[in-house]
Amino acid sequence: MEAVPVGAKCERWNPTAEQVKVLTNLFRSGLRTPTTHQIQMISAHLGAFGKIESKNVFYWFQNHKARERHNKKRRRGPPDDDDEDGTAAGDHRKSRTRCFRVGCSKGKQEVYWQRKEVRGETETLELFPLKSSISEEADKVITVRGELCGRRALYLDAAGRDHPPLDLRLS
Amino acid sequence: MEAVPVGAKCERWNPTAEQVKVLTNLFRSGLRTPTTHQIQMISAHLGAFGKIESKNVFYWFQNHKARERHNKKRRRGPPDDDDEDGTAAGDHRKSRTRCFRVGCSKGKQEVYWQRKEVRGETETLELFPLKSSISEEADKVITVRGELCGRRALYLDAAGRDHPPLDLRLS
DNA sequence: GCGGTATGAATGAAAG
DNA sequence: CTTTCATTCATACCGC
Repeated sequence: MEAVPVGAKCERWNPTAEQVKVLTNLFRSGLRTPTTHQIQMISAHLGAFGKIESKNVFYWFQNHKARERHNKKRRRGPPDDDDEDGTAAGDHRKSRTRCFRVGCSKGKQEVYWQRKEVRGETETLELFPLKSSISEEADKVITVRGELCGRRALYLDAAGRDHPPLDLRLS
Repeated sequence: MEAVPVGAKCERWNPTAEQVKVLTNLFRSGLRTPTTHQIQMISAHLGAFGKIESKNVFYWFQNHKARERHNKKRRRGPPDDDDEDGTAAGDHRKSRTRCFRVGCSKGKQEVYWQRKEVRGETETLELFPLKSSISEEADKVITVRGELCGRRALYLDAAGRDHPPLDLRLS
């Protein structure tokens, strides 16, 4: 079973199911940024389930909050629902670039990431000759230019055989 | 042989040769941490080769970068793992509103926080029924009330099986 | 069929 | 708080 303490190593804190449950419940109850005292109490309480330090609690809330914040992207539908890419269609006027969500069906994954382009500089570089060994695609030079260019719809159908040059702009 | 997506399972993303090639080229071109937009574009582009999600691209870069770095680290042959860092964590208990932090990244370090409760208001709410699936703990309602209450010592021994209700006061 | 190996995914820890 | 790093976990794939 899962009884195997996978994280046998004493290094990284490996929360037990109970600890996670408690933390989760606390979080769901609205606790976002516990105070020092709260952290200490929670930590002490959770200590009954296993080794734990206050900093673990602190980090847990930070991570959970951050990840949850971006997970609200889309509903956690079945894996069948291929792409979620909801950000693309809409007009984003947020100053920060953020996003993401998760998606498998197995139940526990929260992926989040966001990377904001910090530089206005734009460096254009040519990239990899995209050669498809399957369809024997002719060599194509793809220009990688970071930062949204949105000039053309880069979205291709899964069945699409033709792939327009990836246009990215390295920021 | 590999002409077909071996991993027919919808489980883990199984990148095709083309996808890997594109990603690799992008990486080799200097792309380390793609922005959200870049990820989306790449993902969309790679979608032409097969099912793929943005998070796959995200993870790919994360892993690739980490792996590359890890391999580089393998330079020294001798088991020179004696890293005695006498970092005396300076205990700066500033009366800041909040904080923590420590010293180095490698090795043990102390994390301090001091968060000030900014509101005098106290909202009491009941929290999660603490149920231990392992020890079959009876349902317990824990009252979460932020802000130090310190009425009782919540500190439990690691061996302690009994955990008093967490008493917190949400501020 | 079972091992090891490569790598996708998850998350704790920490830096910015 | 946001973003990245590092470590670990899980799984596909390959060889025996």
